[in-house]
Amino acid sequence: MSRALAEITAPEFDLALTLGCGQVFHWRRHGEGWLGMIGDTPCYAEQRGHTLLVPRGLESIAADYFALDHPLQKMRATFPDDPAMNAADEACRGLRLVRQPHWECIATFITSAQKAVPHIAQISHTLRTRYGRAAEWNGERLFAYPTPAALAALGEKDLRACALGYRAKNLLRTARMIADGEVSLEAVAGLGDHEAAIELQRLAGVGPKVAACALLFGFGRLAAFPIDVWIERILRTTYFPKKRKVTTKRLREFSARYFGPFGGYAQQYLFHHARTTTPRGNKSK
DNA sequence: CTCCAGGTTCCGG
DNA sequence: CCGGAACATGGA
Repeated sequence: MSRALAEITAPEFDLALTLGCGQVFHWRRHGEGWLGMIGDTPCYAEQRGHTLLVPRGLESIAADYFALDHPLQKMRATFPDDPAMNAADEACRGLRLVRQPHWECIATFITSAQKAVPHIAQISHTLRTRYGRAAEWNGERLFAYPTPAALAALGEKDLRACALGYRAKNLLRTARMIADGEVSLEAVAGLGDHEAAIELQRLAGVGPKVAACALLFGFGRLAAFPIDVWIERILRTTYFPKKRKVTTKRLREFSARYFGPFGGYAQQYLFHHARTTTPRGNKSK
């Protein structure tokens, strides 16, 4: 029999949606639930209606990770009232933005550049199993995301062998910058949104989009609005129909204003809805 | 074979 | 500030 599980109350929550929407990449299905790591702690999670089952002792850690304290109802009420947003909102009930550890969040998104979600998951898995600390839950082997020091000690060739492609150099350089204390993620956590974004972009392979993902998924900045190819397509076709020459700068300014204080949530809902309703990037002009 | 994927960086206008 | 090109890899 498995170790004892404890129940947490989890209203307005969809575990499968939350773990499968492309914000975090290492959880895998296991039995009736999911198996993954919360930082260095192995965790099993299973949803039964409005309750969440997690290993006894991990109740508060899991509740925090899955952001069960986010007032989803109130946050959704701040979304703009337009057809595209409403459709996405309807399709993403219970999707919560989890609180990822700073380092693994920024690192995985550095490796996400120009990669499909399944590829990102594959890269994450390879890095974890080769260079991460091993852990175990009920006989199941799990691996933490490799530390900055662990990656900093490698060569670019080692990372390229993990199918990172040209992203290998960026991840390695960034791991070394963090390991050497050239950039402090703890310090970033104390900065305002804009200053934090600027600071993160000092890291190799971190531009506006990856910085926004890290701020949103790792630093709890729920207004951060990552603009990737999917979102850009939605913005252009839905909010700037048949307009030529809409610069990315213009899109950023519009998004920051239009989607409000929880724009990051709106963004993730739009992203997931688009990705699950248009199997392959059709430009549906 | 071609196209595209949760981009960033560098380089000329 | 803006538009292009290069950069790896794998699935459709």
